[in-house]
Amino acid sequence: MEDLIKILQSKNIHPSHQRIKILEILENNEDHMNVNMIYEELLKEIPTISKTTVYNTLSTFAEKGLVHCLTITPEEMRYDYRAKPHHHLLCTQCGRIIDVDVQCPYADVMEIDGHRIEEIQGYFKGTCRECLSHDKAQIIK
Amino acid sequence: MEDLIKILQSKNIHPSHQRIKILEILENNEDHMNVNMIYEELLKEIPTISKTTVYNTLSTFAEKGLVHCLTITPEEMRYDYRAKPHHHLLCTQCGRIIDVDVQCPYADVMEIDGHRIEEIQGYFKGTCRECLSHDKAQIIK
DNA sequence: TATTAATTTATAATTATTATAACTATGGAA
DNA sequence: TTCCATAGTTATAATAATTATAAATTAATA
Repeated sequence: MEDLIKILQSKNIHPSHQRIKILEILENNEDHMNVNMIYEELLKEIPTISKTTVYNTLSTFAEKGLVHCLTITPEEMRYDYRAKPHHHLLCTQCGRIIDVDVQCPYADVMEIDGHRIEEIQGYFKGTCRECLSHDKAQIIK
Repeated sequence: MEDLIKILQSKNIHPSHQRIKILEILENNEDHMNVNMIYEELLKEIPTISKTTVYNTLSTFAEKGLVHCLTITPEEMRYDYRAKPHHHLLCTQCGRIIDVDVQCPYADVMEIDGHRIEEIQGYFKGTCRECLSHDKAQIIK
């Protein structure tokens, strides 16, 4: 709790009750939640929470660099709360978004072809390890 | 025209008038159009075209591998019509999506951490060359 | 305390996309 | 040719994520 407040303050975000709770959810839950997932979690603790607040807060968090916005699913924005930059795999079978810790040769590149690079996102699409092994089990059956 | 029909047929897509025209637009216009851009272009030639047809056609094209779907802009899907795989830069200043032909070390990787990889998309965000030089010109003024 | 600013909420508006069903064109089979 | 099945197109409505707006609440400050 104290930690969460400190994190917010270190990013110049005023630690309101709602913002603390949202940060807590990001810390405790699996990564890559969308607004609705966060909203549903929040309802358990703040039944009066408004979805607009979730949107506002996440956009503040993104501006201040506390979360990263992922557009890997076409439907809606996903939010990534993890310090170290990494890439992502979308499993087209189960829909999960999985961290992929491949080393990226452009991770520290500031410039390509004269363009200034501020962010890199690598999106892989395919079938995750778990789905593959289920598939194999199916075939054997 | 004949060529367009052959392209569609080679992908097992029945070459209807609308589909030929949509493919023509993809060939002649700058890459990375969204549905609306394609729809507006189409209206000039087929005033009765329906936006649903554009959606249907593009999703068919994507299924058959004739276009690639980009989610680099959070608002809407962009369609990439180009043979060679490549990555993209979104300029946060002018909004353009620019092809980035960096060589990707994972281009031919079929598997990472046990996951099967079928597609890779690299999204860079930053400021494009042109915007940077405009900025510089501004400062000098 | 009074006042101002920041934050949250409720609500409506916007917009991309999908679903549905009717309509049209096409290509055989009778 | 006529009938029928199918694919393709269109018009329309529905869905859902996001943003805009304004009112209400909370916190901060003089």
